[in-house]
Amino acid sequence: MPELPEVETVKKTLQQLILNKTIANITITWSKIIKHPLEVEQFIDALKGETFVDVGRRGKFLIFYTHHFALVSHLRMEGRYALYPKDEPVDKHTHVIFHFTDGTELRYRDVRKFGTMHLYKRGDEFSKAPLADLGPEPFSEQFTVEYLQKKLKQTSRKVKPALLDQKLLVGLGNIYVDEALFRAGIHPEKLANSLKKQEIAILHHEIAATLSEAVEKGGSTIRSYINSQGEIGMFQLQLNVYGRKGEACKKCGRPLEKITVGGRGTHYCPNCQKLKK
DNA sequence: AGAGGTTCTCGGGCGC
DNA sequence: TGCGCCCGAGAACCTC
Repeated sequence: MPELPEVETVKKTLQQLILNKTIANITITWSKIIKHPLEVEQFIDALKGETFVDVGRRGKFLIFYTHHFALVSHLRMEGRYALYPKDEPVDKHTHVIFHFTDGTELRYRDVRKFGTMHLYKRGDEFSKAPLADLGPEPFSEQFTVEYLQKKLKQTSRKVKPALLDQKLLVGLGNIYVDEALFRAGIHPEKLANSLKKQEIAILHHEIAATLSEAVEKGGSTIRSYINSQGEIGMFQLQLNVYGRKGEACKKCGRPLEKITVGGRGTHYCPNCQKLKK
């Protein structure tokens, strides 16, 4: 469920909740979430006695740091972290529990079980899957108009699937890519390599602007997203197209449409985002 | 009943 | 032909 703004918000709330807590033990009830090391026992043994000293983010991935390890976690569609007292009843969709020495627990809940965790020695995490080969952060110096232009020019895909590719750029998901394309006035099915430099410059700006405004609002809560302190996001109130099929376009007043692009539900304004012009 | 905020794997097609 | 890359489809799972 989360894209960059939601993951950034979860990161900030987790920092409030778990820093300086020491892991006494770990319970894992759905081992397929643990992708590395393959043996769940090794994962547990490595982290026993470790203390969380920082929480970071790379794209849509959370990174939990201890003194010796980096735990890379992806929430995929429905993953959530929250802190509980140990006597609180455990929900049936909770699959990983970090038991702390102070009597609290960090629980990972994931209805669809799509989420992943990779544990590496600190320093190794960026050269191994899943963090190796990721594209630039949207707020970084590497994400320039020239970079975006170069990458879009060298692919034959439609612009929306291209922008969802985390190797091109990290952070955009199905909500924010639709929003950014609307704000840039670009049809999601336009071929990436057909975009004009001027269009790409606007798109570049709107990607960064959309994501940073959403971070400020704590992300978007559409159906299930909450941060690790149980709070919902507020950016959904400012969405222009996502989830607004049939409603009036905020620019031109005509009804918004929903189509499928690259297998994903796609919201856009047929009047403001034309395929050819 | 089918879609849902994600990404990995697989197989076909294309170019060298 | 063979290899590698790129692309799209399907799969992973559960709820409503």
